Formats: sequence, C-alpha cells, structure tokens
Amino acid sequence: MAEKVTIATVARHARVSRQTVSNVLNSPHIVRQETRQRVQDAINALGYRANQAARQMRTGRSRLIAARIDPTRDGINGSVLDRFLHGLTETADAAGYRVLLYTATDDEREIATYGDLLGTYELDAFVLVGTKYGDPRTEWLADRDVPFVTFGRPWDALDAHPWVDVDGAAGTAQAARHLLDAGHRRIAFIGWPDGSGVGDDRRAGWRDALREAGVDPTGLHRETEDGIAEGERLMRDLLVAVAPSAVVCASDSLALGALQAIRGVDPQVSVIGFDDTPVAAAVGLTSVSQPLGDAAARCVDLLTGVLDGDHETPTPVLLQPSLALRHTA
Amino acid sequence: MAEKVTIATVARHARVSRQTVSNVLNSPHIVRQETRQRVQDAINALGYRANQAARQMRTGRSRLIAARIDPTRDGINGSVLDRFLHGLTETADAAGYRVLLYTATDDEREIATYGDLLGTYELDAFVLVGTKYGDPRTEWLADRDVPFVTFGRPWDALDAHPWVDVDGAAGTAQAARHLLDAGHRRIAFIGWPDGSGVGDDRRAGWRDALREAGVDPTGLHRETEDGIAEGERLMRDLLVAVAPSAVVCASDSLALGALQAIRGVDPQVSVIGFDDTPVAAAVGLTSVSQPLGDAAARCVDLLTGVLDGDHETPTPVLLQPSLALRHTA
DNA sequence: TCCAGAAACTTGAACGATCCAATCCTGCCT
DNA sequence: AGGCAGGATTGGATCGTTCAAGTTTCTGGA
Repeated sequence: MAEKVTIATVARHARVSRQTVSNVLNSPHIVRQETRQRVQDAINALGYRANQAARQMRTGRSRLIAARIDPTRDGINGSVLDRFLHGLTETADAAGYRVLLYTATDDEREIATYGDLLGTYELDAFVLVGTKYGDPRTEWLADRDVPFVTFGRPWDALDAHPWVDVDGAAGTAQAARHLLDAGHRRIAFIGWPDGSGVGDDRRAGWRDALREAGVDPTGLHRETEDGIAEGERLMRDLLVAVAPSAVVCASDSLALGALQAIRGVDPQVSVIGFDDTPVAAAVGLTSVSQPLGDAAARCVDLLTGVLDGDHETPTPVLLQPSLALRHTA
Repeated sequence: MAEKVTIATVARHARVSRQTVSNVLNSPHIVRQETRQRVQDAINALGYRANQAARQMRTGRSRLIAARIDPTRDGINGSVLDRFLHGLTETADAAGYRVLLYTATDDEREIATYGDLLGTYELDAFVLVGTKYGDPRTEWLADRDVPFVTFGRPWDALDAHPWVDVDGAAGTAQAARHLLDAGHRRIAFIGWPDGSGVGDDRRAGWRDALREAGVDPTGLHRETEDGIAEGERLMRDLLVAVAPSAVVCASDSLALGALQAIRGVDPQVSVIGFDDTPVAAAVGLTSVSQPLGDAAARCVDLLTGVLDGDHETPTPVLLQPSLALRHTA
C-alpha cells in the first residue's frame, strides 16, 4: 500500500514548504508562477487531495450542505423532490460542495437534527423544501445565523431569508389561458383549502386569468386535501353542479382523480395538472412544469453567495413554469 | 455567543480528564458507573457534541456513506430509487452514519468521483444501486478494498461482494400464480431483451410458474427496451398473435403501455406490473412490490458489519417481494 | 553600491478528538 | 500494616491543514 499523500509529501516533492503548497491551493495569486507550476506538477504526479477533515478543523467549514429527503407520501408529488435533489447534487458538486441527506418526522425532530448536524458535522448550510406559515424551522435557523435557503416562498413574510420559488400563479394562469384560447369558457379549478400559501397562489392565477378574459370564476372552484380519490370526488361534484368543459388542478394527484371522474361520463372535458410528475407523462396528462433543475441551481447560487463572502441578504428568485402539453388539453 | 464546547470543557465541568470523557463516549464499559453518569450529565448540560472532523482525523473514519442519485430517467422507475434512498438515510442515521449524495453520467466519471470522495472526504462506504455484467465500478472498489454493498445481485458472479436484492423471479412467479388461480391459462409476458440479469430473472419466474401449472409458455412472451410506448406496441402484437387473457410485465412502464393497448380492445385482459411505483397506485395497476425500506436497512446492516469489525464477507440477502393487488388483476 | 520596501517563502502553533503508555487509586488478601 | 492486582485516570503525542508571524529574496531608486 502506498504511503498516504499529505501536504508535506507534496512540499517535499516540490522542494517548498507546506505553507506554499497550501497557498497554491487557496491563494494562488500570491505564489510566483514558476513555483506554482512546480507545486501543481507535484500535486498531479502524486495524486494529492486535500484532506477535508483537517481543513475543516482549521477553518470550521465542512463544504457540506444538508437537504431533507421525505418518505414518499402519495408518491406522485414525491418525485418532484427527487428531481430537485438531483439538480442540487449536481450544482453543489460544481461549486465544490456536497449534499448530505437527513430525514425527520416532525418539526421538533427536524430541529434536533439541525443541532446534531451542525454540532457534529459543522454543516455549512441547509436547503429546506417547502415552508408553512410561521415555520419554526426557519426561525430556529435564522436565530442562530445558520445559512439556509428555502425552495418555496416564506408566505408569512415575517423575516426575510433567501429563497427560490416557482411562480405557481403564473403556471395556473398559463394553463387557464391555454384553455381559453382553445375556446373553453366554463373552466373549473380543483385546489387545496384556504390557508396554504402554495394553494392560494395557484388558485389566484386561475381566477385572475379568467377575470382578465371576462369570465366570472364564481362557483367554478372546489377545495380539498390532496389525493386522487379526493380529486375524483370533487370532479364528480363539479360535473353535476356546473358542467365545466375544462378543469385546472393544483396537483397531478387531483388531476388524475379528475380524469378518472370524467372517464365514461364526458371524455371531452380537458384537464390540466400541476408538477409534471412522471405519472402525468405516463397517462398523457397536460401539466404545469416546474424548472426544478434551475431552481436547485439557484438555491446553490444563493448559498454560495452567502457562504463565500457576500454579507448582504441575496435577492430572492422567482422562476417561471411552463406548460407541458399532452393530450388531455 | 457561547464559547465552543469541546471535550475539554466537558472534562473540566465533570472534574475528570479528557480521556475519561472520551472513554464514556467510545468505551463506556471501562468507566465506573458513577463517573460515567457525572460525565453524561455534563455532556447534556453543556450540549456537547463530538466534533466529527477531529475524530475523523485521528481515526480515519468519516461515518459517511455515499449513494448515487440518478437523473430521473423515464421517471416511473426513478421513484424506486427515491424510496430506497429514504430508507437508506433513515437506517444509516440510526446506525450513526450519514448519507452523502453524488451523481455521475458514466462509469468512468463515477470512478473518478469515488477517488475524489475517498481522498477528500474519506468516505467509509458506497452503496451502488444496480450493477451490470462485468461492472467496472465494483471491480475498482474491490481492488482498493473499499467497503461497498450493491442493491442488486452481481449477475456475472465473478467476485463475491456483499449484496442485497429482491427475488424478481419469485415476484413474477407469484404474479403468474395469482392469475392461474383466477382461472387464466393464456398468460403472456412482456419483458426486456436477453442479457440483462434482472430481466432474465423476472421472465424465468413467470415461465417456471406456468410450467409448474402445466401450461406451455412457448410463444407467449415478447421482449423490448423499457418504455410505455414499447409496452403498448408489444401488447398489441400479443393480442393479435396469441390473444392472451392476462399479461405479466417486467416493469410498470411496460404494464402501463399494455393497459393502453387493451383499453377499448379487450378491457377484460388482466395486467400485472413490476415495482409498485406511484403510477401503478395511481391508475390501479396490480404490481409486484419490492420491500425497499427493508432492502435499504439490510444494506446498512451489511455495511456496518464490514465497517465495525467483521472481517468475513457477510452473507448476501435475498428479499421476497409481495403482490400489491389492485383492480387490473 | 546600498538600502528601503515589497514580494516570496518558511517556521511554529493551533484546531479537537483519540491513542498510547505511565501513574494513581482502591479494595482485598495475607 | 504492607503488598499487590486490577481497574480507573492522566499527560503527552498525533492526525493534516491553515493562520500568524518571522525570515529570506528580489526590485528599483538614490
């Protein structure tokens, strides 16, 4: 087995001091070109890699970012997280960071995990997916000056922290306009109960688009918890009550339920979902698609901004979704 | 800001030496009960957490396990990875390890990433999902004595390494028997071309179950690349050629295609998929379900066995799948 | 030629944990 | 009371890196 290659090995090989090697790695500009080259050659020849633990001990920085992986709930929307995580890993890697996973069953435990990860591993930052009104997690992190970004706006807007989000209202508005353009007038909406920021936002997009086109949205919407069965139930209700010719849904789960409700009854009704999940692609459901790779990349951008110097709070990012057209609309 | 709590702080607080604190953490049995309690109290009172970087420097162990996260391919089967990763994170956590993500676009890059992760972060082990004949990755890792487990059998069986897998043949056999019990006799199979270990295995299960029941499987199967469109094409072919009353598929993607093919033609044909993906649940497709949480847990078990002492190669684990019954069969 | 000042490079110390070897108790037996 | 065995505790060295401070080399102007 070959000897372990440390900064001292490289220094000896290039006939310079350890510190010079360190400088080549961390502040190349203060080393003379010729020396720098010699050190670089030694690094390549020996296959030297800086030991992260030793570096971390001195600098207190782990170059590790934590992200939470949830138990796939109804599984459909879970794949959004999947794609987001992949993007996160890829972009973080390019920026010299790695992604560490954690799980938690509730907020209290999640906060306990923060403490553990920070104390034991000295994590540099957290990425939170989805926040709710008065989220205790963001408060805890902010109180301790732990860098973090949320994918999802802080809906209560109490304290400003860096965030990245996709403009849900713009997505449902786009969906509604697509249906209006196709000649639809009775365009219904199936969404979530009042009080969830995301849900309210998505409904607002649909409502505003209808009003703008001179269509009265009153009575054309229904609200329920997320789920296929729920979507089916509400769609049946809508078919009887207002006989819509199209429906925009706040999620693919709801849209899938709606599809099942119209099958056999009136297959002409158009349906548009939200999230462009694999299920949507599989069954040919038109759906609002979030740019998850971009979102992840912007999260990393914001974090590296905070971590590598910028003291000012970075500007939030709001990305535009697009419509993945398939054969249900 | 409070002073940083180190092992020395705890020692002072409990009026013992650093070593005693270390012993309480790493070899509690050699410390007197009374002292141990006093140290524990100090640890709790101060909220002390052992610094992983310092520990790692001395021990060379990072308590980090790497797992790869793929770009969701056709998205349907991607969610299998999602669920597996969640299980992995949960079990690893319980065993005192953390999961680090990485990505790679091809084997060569993946191996380069191994080198980086090992050199820089001193990763303790790798979890590989899926292997192929003559996989260069397992060879590289084995050559360097890096601990790893694969989720998926080594189909070429060249060198033995720890693995966990789900008995695919048992799954398709169970599916076939379920159909036989329901009175079906012409039970077709749609799978993947010869040469993929997983695909061959799943087909063998179906074939053997039919033979066992005295049914000749000849001509009843078709092979293609994975995908919904492909599944639909082959199912149409089967309907014309052999008019099966039921079909077992090697994946939910293929099964979904099959479902689309029979819709309108002969909705009585039973269909069973494989993987129990969210899509299957969504459209009511009966599917063979892999115990992914268990699989992840067993992977961690095998790894901790290797990492924490056992020098003998641990016994591979073969788990039994179950049939998630829905209304397509 | 000489010297100030900058640039380039070197040396010693520190980060926080564990390992090793030596020392100190404690209780028990004679 | 003295000796001894065994376990409990202690101090010092160490892992590989970066920081802070020190020393040498180079450059240009008088």
